[in-house]
Amino acid sequence: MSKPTVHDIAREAGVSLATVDRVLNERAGVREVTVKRVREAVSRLGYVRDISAANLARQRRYRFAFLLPDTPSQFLKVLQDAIDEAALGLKLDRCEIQVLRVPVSDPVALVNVFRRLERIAVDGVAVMGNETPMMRDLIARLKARRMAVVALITDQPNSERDHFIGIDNMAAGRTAAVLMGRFAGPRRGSVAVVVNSMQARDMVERRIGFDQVLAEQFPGLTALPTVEGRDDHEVTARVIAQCLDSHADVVGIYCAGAGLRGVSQVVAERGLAGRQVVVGHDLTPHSRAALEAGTIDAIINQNAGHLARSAARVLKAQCDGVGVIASQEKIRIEIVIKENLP
Amino acid sequence: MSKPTVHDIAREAGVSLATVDRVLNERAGVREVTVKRVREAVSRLGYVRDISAANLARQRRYRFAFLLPDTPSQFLKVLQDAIDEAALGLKLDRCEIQVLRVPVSDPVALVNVFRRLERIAVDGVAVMGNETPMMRDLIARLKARRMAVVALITDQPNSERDHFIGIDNMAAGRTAAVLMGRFAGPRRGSVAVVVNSMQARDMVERRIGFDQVLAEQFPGLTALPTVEGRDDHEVTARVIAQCLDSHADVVGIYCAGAGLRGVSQVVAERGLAGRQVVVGHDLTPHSRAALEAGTIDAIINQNAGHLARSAARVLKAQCDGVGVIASQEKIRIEIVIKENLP
DNA sequence: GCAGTTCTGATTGACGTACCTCAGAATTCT
DNA sequence: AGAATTCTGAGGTACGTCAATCAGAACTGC
Repeated sequence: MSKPTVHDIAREAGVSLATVDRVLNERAGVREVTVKRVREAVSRLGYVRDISAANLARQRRYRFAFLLPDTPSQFLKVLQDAIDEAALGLKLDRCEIQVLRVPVSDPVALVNVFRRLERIAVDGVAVMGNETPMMRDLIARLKARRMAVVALITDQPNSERDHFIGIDNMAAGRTAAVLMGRFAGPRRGSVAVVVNSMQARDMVERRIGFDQVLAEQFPGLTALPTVEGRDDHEVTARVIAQCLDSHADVVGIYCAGAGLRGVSQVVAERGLAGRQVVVGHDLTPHSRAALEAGTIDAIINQNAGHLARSAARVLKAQCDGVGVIASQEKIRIEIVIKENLP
Repeated sequence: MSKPTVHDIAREAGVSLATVDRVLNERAGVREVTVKRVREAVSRLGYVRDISAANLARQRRYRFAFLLPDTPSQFLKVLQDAIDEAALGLKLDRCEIQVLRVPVSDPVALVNVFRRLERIAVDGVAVMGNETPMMRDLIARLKARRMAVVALITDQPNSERDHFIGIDNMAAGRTAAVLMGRFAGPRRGSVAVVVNSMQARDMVERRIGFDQVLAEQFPGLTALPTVEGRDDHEVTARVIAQCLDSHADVVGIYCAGAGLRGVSQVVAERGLAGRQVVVGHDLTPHSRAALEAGTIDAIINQNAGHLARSAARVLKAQCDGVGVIASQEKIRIEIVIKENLP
């Protein structure tokens, strides 16, 4: 038996098409008992509304915006490209996606962005940025306008976001630590840890996970106090160089934030490739090259294409009021080494 | 400016709707010059057919079949579940997917399956099974009936399959070897290698990749001659036990095929967890448990959900005659350890 | 039992495309 | 030139849904 349509529902429930339509679209003007009759017919026949036909009829367009920090970063570039690519594919599904690079730490700019999103009447927004009161406020404003909101990469757990699209950073830190420990083998010594900033929740979580595993499983390794690379590969190179200078027993470097390029540069300059274990985050053209060159041993990655598509799918599902395939939307913590580079 | 429709094309080309329709659907009865005029209008206006509307109009149903071996294996179970789950989600896209477990090495059964596929008029088939003349023949028959065909997990490079959905097994073997070598650290000794059967291309490729890296990068490790587990965890347990008995210097076990459960069992029984490096393939409930218990160190996985969805997407794209997002369909060689278990 | 309100049915026209028919125009052949 | 053939236009119906209208039925309250 083929798929039931609204006509079948109408017949089954003994009401007219118009009434079925009113019930399905939750319009007013139907008695409770009638609503119930229709609902029962729906579940009895297993009716599911044909979303593409519905969208066709109502000329539905999904307008989504991705808010990314305007800081220059290779990973953000990779992500933006992935979003643009996903946008191309989703055009066929009536989704229009635009990426806005915004100064996420500037409250005035954020308010302006909100005004803009309001003006162009977007249906959903994916936001990426540190967890700040401003961000929380922005999300609240968006939700107040009934937009779907997902937090991308960095969660905003105390906000009203509908979903989080990203990895478990604690687990990512743990994974990094295991690679560090096992790759280091029986060597004893200290491990340098560089992050963007200890203000960022992601970084803190990664650090915690990293420390946990090092303490539990690799007593021969000691993590040094965190140094901050400030999202800049030159700064990162400087602080890592200093760190190596002041600690003779460093056997590994964990770069939990951006600036992996700086780390790789120092490792190359000092001829440490193969002698220091270097673990970092995020696959970019630079980090890929460093993996291939051997200045980096492993990268913890979250697939940019997956992030982009997943965010769009979840936003769409939220707009349609339907569920998602949880397993499909779960972002994996990818381990990338030279041999399994995509 | 909004999306152009067939009406716009008709106006732009100075022809009627019917003619545009004939050109777009490659029906006969249009002069070459007129075809060209329409084609030009299409590209000038940037028209793209609204596939969902088209499907609605033509009542298009995509019927796909997945042919999986009927051998009992946890991974196949995981895969089948993933396909069923994907099928659920794809119902909304007018895709009907059914999984057929078939004795892929039985020629008679294969012919019967072909007859059945022909009878139920499937539009596309994903086949999984060793590369054999029978399989090659089956694919040729399917293609002769103008069905879309993708090879799943195991490629059929000398057949007429349209695509291959799976990983590069040589690279997977290389990846396994790096994990083996680095996890083993400075230890020297031999590595046991167990596969399903050396008749299977996948297994041979993994083995080659594994040996390459061991030879290049880890001279302290020697791979032992391959033993065959015959897709059975009991057989695998037995042959691995024998292998360990006859070689005292085994420091690691690479299980390139199914039967990881047998390996894990032997490791557990002999109290070798943490002392032997065990690397295997395919994440299943058993291998997950073994990872968590520590009897296995790392798993090379190909994401079953991704395989299923990708195969379906590629089949659909093939039927629609459109392209796919290459990066989305590339199956990643996932490295799974206890810490990044999904 | 009557007005006023609240439901419901019947119907219609989109949306963008597919597919069909039939008549008439344009082209080719004789 | 006429006949035969090939091409094209006009128009219709359908797909499953949305959105709207309007008339009439079924309920309120008095």
